[in-house]
Amino acid sequence: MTGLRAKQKANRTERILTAATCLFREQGYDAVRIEDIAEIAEVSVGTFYNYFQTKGDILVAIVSLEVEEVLLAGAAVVARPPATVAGALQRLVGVYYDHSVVYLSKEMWRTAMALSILNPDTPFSRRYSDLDGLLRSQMCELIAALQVFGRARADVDAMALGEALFNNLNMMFIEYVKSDMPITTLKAAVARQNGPVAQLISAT
Amino acid sequence: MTGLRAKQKANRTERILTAATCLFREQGYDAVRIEDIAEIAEVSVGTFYNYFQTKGDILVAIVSLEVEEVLLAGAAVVARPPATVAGALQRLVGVYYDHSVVYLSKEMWRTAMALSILNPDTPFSRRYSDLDGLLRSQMCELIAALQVFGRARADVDAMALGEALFNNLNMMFIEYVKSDMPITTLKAAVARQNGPVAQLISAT
DNA sequence: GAAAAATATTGAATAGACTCAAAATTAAAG
DNA sequence: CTTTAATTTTGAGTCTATTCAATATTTTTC
Repeated sequence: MTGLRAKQKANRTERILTAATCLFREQGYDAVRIEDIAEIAEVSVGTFYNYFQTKGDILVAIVSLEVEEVLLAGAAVVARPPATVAGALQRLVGVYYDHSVVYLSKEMWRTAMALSILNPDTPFSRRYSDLDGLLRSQMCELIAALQVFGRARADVDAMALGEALFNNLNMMFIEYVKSDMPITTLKAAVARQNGPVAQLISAT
Repeated sequence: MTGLRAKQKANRTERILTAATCLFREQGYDAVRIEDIAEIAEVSVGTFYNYFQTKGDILVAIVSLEVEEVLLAGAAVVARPPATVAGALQRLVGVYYDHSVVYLSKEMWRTAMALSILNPDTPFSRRYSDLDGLLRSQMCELIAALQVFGRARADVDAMALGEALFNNLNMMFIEYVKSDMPITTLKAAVARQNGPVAQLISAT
């Protein structure tokens, strides 16, 4: 038997997460008070803090769930990459960006990113950083796949290049959530930045 | 005559900035209370808030002063770049990183970066972002200079590549301040990431 | 099944960033 | 030099994230 405690714990975690997700979407992160989340989740403020270390922690938890989706969508691209280097890069970048903005507002992204920088040692920040690492690896895999398919020169360090490409797209995403830039502009900017690299590593 | 008011204002700004800088260095950002800064600067809490919008604002102001130094140091490298592409990149990267860690702790950097993401519209966050833009331009200039000196292929978009390279080193700096990585590891990682690009764009 | 131990919940109390209406200071007008 | 207007300063008060000692619940022991 799972034990009553374990069941109740799972149930409460669920309720808190759901309440927070709704409230953050409706009112934005800052406008929501822990008291509000606790009330809707039908727990006390103290209990909230038994489940999440800080207010930021729960946001990072929500965002992490989202990043997991992005990771899955990315895997599909890596499995069947478009034929050209530039096309493949842009496809992966596009998938990342498109999935990232479906459920989460720019404010939520800003807050989550800021908090993962501010408190890197909180458990959910770690999870977020780990997911970022997986996305970075995915980009490396894409380069490696392009090499295997003979689309990209085999004499470049796929790892090193993948990391650099990912760091660029990630930094540009930060710029995007900081500004009122539309997503089309973001994609165009990254395409332009990737251009030289794509051209240089394309198989001759 | 400048007017008494203007003089007092400048004087108070100075006092607040000095007090905050000292306290942040001694005790770390979080441990310092506005009350403490106000007391040492010999103003009231209310006055502090007349000069800076938030606690974060004053940190970003301090960090911005630092970034200005970094920018100056970078200009020297761009003026006389090392002979190889890889060497020139690594020199600029090294200057950026070395200068960045002289006066500011990782905690201060984390806080400043987090706040500039969180509240991009606060005046000092804007200043910080602008300075970041100038650093980015500097990297583009370096690539362009290497092309002029015949060290780098002329047929690559220096702007696009410079932006990507800068975004990578900037993202890596974030990783660095988030972790307990030593600065040598940071430099080595960036050197490795820049490797493929440096090799590909080196003049044949 | 009762007592003891372990684990969780609770909400009142704390702390510190930030506000704002009254008081004080400086500048301008006469 | 007074009076009036424009700015600034001030610090007590507000708001909320977070803590923690008391209380309650679940599990384990016998």
